[in-house]
Amino acid sequence: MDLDTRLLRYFVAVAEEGTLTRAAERLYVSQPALTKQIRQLERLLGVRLFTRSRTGMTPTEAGRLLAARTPGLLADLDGLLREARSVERRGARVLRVGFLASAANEATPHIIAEFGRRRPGWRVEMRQAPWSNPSAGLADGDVDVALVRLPFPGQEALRITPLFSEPRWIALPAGHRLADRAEIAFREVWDEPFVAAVPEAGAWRDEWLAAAERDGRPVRVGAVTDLPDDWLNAIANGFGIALAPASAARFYARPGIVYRPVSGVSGSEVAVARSPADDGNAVVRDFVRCCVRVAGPRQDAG
Amino acid sequence: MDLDTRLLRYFVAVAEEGTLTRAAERLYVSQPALTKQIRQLERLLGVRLFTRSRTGMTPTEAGRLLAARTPGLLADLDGLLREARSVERRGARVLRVGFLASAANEATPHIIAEFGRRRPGWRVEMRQAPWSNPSAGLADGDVDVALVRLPFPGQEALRITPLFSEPRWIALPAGHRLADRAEIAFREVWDEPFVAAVPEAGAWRDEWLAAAERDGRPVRVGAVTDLPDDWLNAIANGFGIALAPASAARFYARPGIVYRPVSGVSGSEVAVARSPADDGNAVVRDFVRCCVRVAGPRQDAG
DNA sequence: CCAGATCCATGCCGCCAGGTTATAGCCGCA
DNA sequence: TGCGGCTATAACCTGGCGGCATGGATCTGG
Repeated sequence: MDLDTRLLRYFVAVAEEGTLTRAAERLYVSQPALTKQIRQLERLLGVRLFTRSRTGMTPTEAGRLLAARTPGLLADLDGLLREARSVERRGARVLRVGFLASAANEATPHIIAEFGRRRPGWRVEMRQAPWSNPSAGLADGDVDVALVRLPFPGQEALRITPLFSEPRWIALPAGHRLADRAEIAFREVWDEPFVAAVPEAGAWRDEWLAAAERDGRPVRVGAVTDLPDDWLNAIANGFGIALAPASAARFYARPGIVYRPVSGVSGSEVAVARSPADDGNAVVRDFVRCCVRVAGPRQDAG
Repeated sequence: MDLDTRLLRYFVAVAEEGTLTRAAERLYVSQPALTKQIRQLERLLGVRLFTRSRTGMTPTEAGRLLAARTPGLLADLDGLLREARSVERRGARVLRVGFLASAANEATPHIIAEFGRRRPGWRVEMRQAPWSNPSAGLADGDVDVALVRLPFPGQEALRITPLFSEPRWIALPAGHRLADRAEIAFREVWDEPFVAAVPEAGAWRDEWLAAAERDGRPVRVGAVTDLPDDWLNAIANGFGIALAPASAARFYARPGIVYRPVSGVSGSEVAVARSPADDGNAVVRDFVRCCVRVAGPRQDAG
């Protein structure tokens, strides 16, 4: 008798949400799909897991037992797979580094070089992540260490070492009414449509909409993008404007887009992150040390 | 990222067998299917689990880690599901009883009645099992307790309480050359084709072929069946003869088949079995006690 | 009493993943 | 040089999952 972990995840979601419809949207599947899957799980186990009613799904006794213990089991499985990945990488002397957009800017190659000196024989594998994954794959165990922008959801569960901060500028389409201004006050664009990250990015998305720095004003979202190129296209095509690290003017310069300094909005914090599970991992520690040494305390990367 | 436990079972099998082809036949799938699944697992994890060679598949370091820890995890999952099933049944006051063919013969209804007196409000659910499952579903957690015939594979892992034993007779098609004999010596039919259980039944199958009581002579198998009706049909149609409990003459009498006493072969042992996981389960214990009281030490059920 | 909202269940359809068989490639061995 | 172990690849079939649209039941408010 076989079982897909998807079924278990579905089940847990339904048990937690209490209704199929809410669980379905949380899982990004349709409600009928969930209906069928939960029924199938019940059929597979030969156990009634929920009692249905118009008010939702309430777990039976067996359902509660399962709901209580399944998450731990899934976590065990996840940990095991993660460990297997880590073993393989250590064996191959590969360190996977996740990053978002321009990572640590001009410092990035120096960090890699420094790490190469400290750990000869090791290879660094850089993996760019979409904004839907603002931990750059660290939370999923896809990478060993990540160059990220703070804050992002889930960072409490990780070890964060801040590196430097840089001002934020604003990216505009070339023909924009403010495109010729030397500097823009953030409040001038409060009512402009913004190009935003996907909702999953949570606090990270809000940070780049500066949602907390608009004096309570609501945000207008003109487009939602998940990757630098989509983001650039959306701006160039006039769907909206966006905050960007000052360094974007160098790393993401392209025709049809201009970057302008903006006042009245906080800077962006760059950090290196690693998993607590790697606390004992000397290679990861070395990489973090290299980051601090090269891009550390001085604010040389503005 | 989702994962089917089937993938893990496949993986474990390959790791244990050392070659795809052997693992494939143990898993009853084709070798290409396994090839694809293992590759898929590797793709899913992003980890190389085996190094291929013409001599077989040898696990990598990551593969060894996974192979060592996966069985435990699968067992945990299995235990959890089993527990959920058990909770549901206890809540519904249902005791599932698995059995093979005629179970404890004439004693069966008395056992059920006695249990009904001892546990009013409880309902007994009888589930007949095929011979491919000689623990009658107990090993799979499908039932709480089982009326079985000894020996069967996997019985060491269960709690067995012997009840009684009965002689074995032989079942023949009506037109058989020995059909009119009052009693048959087992050695007279050593060379006859026998109707056997499926190979998975292991020791149980051998027991009913009396493989160990043929003085080393090989067994001729004329047909393989998995259920009483198939078995009866196979005999009636002349594919072979078979040993049967003496009680079969009463429970499985039908035109075209005759049962005759046989000498020179051991009797059949009936027992009630339960899982060690239910050691603390008073209801199961009660059922076992009822079995012993009704069908216990005296050999009244021959 | 009816309209609307909010649940879950059902029917239909397209698609992919997993299975099968047949075959190719690779090597060691008699 | 052909045979017998392996694993890999190709072509095909099917069952199940997911999506959409809709049905049916039950509260809620005007």
